[in-house]
Amino acid sequence: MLDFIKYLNEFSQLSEEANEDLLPKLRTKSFKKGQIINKEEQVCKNLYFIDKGLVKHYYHHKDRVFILRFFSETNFFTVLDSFVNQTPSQFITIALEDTETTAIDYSDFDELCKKHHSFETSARKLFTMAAVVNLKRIKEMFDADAAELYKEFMNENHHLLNRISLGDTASYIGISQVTLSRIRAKK
Amino acid sequence: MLDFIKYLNEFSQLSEEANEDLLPKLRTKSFKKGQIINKEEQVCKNLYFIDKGLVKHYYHHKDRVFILRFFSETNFFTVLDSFVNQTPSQFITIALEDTETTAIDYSDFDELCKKHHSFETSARKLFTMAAVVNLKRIKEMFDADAAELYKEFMNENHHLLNRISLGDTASYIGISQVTLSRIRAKK
DNA sequence: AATACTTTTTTACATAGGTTAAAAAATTAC
DNA sequence: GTAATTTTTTAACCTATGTAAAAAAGTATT
Repeated sequence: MLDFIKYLNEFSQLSEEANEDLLPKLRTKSFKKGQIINKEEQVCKNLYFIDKGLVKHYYHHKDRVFILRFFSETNFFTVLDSFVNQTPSQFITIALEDTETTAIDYSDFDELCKKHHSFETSARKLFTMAAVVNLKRIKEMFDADAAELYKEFMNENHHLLNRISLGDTASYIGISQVTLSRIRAKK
Repeated sequence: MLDFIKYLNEFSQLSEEANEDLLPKLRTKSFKKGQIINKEEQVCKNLYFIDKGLVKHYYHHKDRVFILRFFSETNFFTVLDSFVNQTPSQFITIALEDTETTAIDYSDFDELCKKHHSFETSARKLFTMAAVVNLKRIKEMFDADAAELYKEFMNENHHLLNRISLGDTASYIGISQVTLSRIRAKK
């Protein structure tokens, strides 16, 4: 709960009043390993901060699974389009480990944005960062072949390597697990 | 110039003072067909609104060209990460047609965000939309094969079809032009 | 330790899409 | 309207990666 506030203040310093208004809106939400945090077709009502644990954000398409992102400790996550537009999600969010989060409800988030300029600023920077991260992912998907993507994934997620299965890693890269096995065999 | 203001107000209504402060910061910038708007390694100093024309946002990698997006009339564009962090761009922006834009400088943009809560709100919504659009592109790239991507591209950009070459279309989809020709031949 | 379950690798085969080169078609310039 | 240039298509060949099924390795449970 305090970490949520700390990290939001790191995007841009919140005013004292904004911080005071924020705290009572926060709720602790815990999820068991394997538990679905947000289903397909369900509107994502919360912005989450992970205090502990790991989640994956994915969807099914033609019998295959694609993982958009993993989120772990000290990161915010939500189902972006579903949260900001309050529309049904195309994606599924599931806990890969027992996970503890600090969450804020959409209407509270929206209200704080309206009430406090400094909160709005942090929100802007938070979502801008999300846009930049997504752009980076598009570029990576374009210009790297599967072997490079795996290498990059390992570099950027070395702290998560023993927590994420090879099957999930393959789904993140966008290849079959067989292909990932072949890539690993070549080294 | 007035369209820039109109479209920014559509994200979220700006206060009267914000609108008044915004107008004198806007500059008209015109580019000839083929002219580079922002080079690689160059910091993108402006947020642009296209009054007329068409630009592509791309990069080179291993002798291939990848187009991240096309931008045309009544759309904002910038080199996202370069603009928001004022760091060198990895991408190139070039005019595909004679293009007229209304532009605002980063420092003016930043100042208006700080000064006017309502401007900050519009900025948040603008960048949030960019994040959602990028997420959608990631999903498309994952779950659609080249033929589907081409079909989707045509559906979503029918107004641009005769303005974008097949070579550029292929670079947007992430395939070679030869492959695109094959796809077209099959229909 | 033996059984069951899950994860990862291996093999065989099929297909999508890359590369290169050349031809054909369309567009632009003079 | 002919030549020059650019764009698009076609063909031949090759590689990466998909699918399916089986084997192997690893983990958990009693």
